[in-house]
Amino acid sequence: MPQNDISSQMLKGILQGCLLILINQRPYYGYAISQELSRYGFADVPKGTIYPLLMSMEKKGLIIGKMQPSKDGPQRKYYHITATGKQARQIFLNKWDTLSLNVNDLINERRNDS
Amino acid sequence: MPQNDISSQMLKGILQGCLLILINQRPYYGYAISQELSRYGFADVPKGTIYPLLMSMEKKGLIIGKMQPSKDGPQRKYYHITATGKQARQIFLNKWDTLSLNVNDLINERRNDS
DNA sequence: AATCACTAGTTTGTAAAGCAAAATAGTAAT
DNA sequence: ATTACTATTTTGCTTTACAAACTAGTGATT
Repeated sequence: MPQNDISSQMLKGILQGCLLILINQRPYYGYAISQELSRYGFADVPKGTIYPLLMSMEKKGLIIGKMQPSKDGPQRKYYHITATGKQARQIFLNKWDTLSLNVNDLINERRNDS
Repeated sequence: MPQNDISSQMLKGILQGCLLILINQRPYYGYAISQELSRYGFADVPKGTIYPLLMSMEKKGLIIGKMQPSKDGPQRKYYHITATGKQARQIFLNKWDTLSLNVNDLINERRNDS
C-alpha cells in the first residue's frame, strides 16, 4: 500500500498526527496538549480521548512518557518523541497533504451543485 | 457546541462528508462510489466500510436508497440525497474548511522543527 | 482543618466504527 | 460448467471514542 493513499486509518489518525507535530516541537504533557489543541479549533478534546490516545502512541513506540514533579500540582507525564515517532510524523505530513488536496478537489469539482 | 468546532466526530466524518458531496451531485450506488473515491486517492475503501456507512446514513435520514435493475449484473441500490442530507453536506463543507485551516496552521507554525 | 478550585493522570464500561470474510446473486464470456 | 466481474448484505472480531469515576497534588478561601 503506497504511503500516500488515504485510508480510513488516516481519517482517524489526524488527531494522532497533530499530537506528533506538537510533541516533535518539544515535550508536552497531556493536560497542556488539550489546552494547545483548543487554540487550533479542536475544542475540548475529551481527556477520555486524549490520554488513552497518548498511551496507545507510547505503546506503538512513537513517544515516551517521563513523569516529572510540578510545583503547581500533581506530577506531569512529559511525552518525548522517538525516532519512530519522527518517521510517523513525516508520513502524516505527506498523507495530510494528499488528503486535503484530494478532498478539496472532490469538493471543488462539485462546487455548483447547489 | 458551535458548528465549527473540530470534534472527533468530524475526524471520523470526512468519509461520510465525501459521500454526501458525491450523492448530492447525482444518485450513486455503493459500488460506483468506491470506484469514484479511488479517483480521489481514497484507495480501496473496503466494502465492509462503505456499505455499512451508507446504511447508517440512510438510517439517519441523510440519503434514501432505491433498488434498480441493471443489465450488467445484479440490482443496484441507488442512493438519493434528502433535505436533511443537503443540510449535513453544507455543515460538512463548513467544518472541513475549519479543519483544514486549523491543521495547516498547526503544521505551518512548526514548519522548521526538522 | 475543612472545603473548594484548579491541575493532572488512570481506569472502567459501554457504544459505535472499521473491516475482513463469507454468503448471496446477477451477467457474460470461455 | 467454470471463471470473472459486478453488486449488496451480514457476521464476527478488533479497535476507538469518551463519559464518568477515581486518585492525587497545590493553593486559596472559609
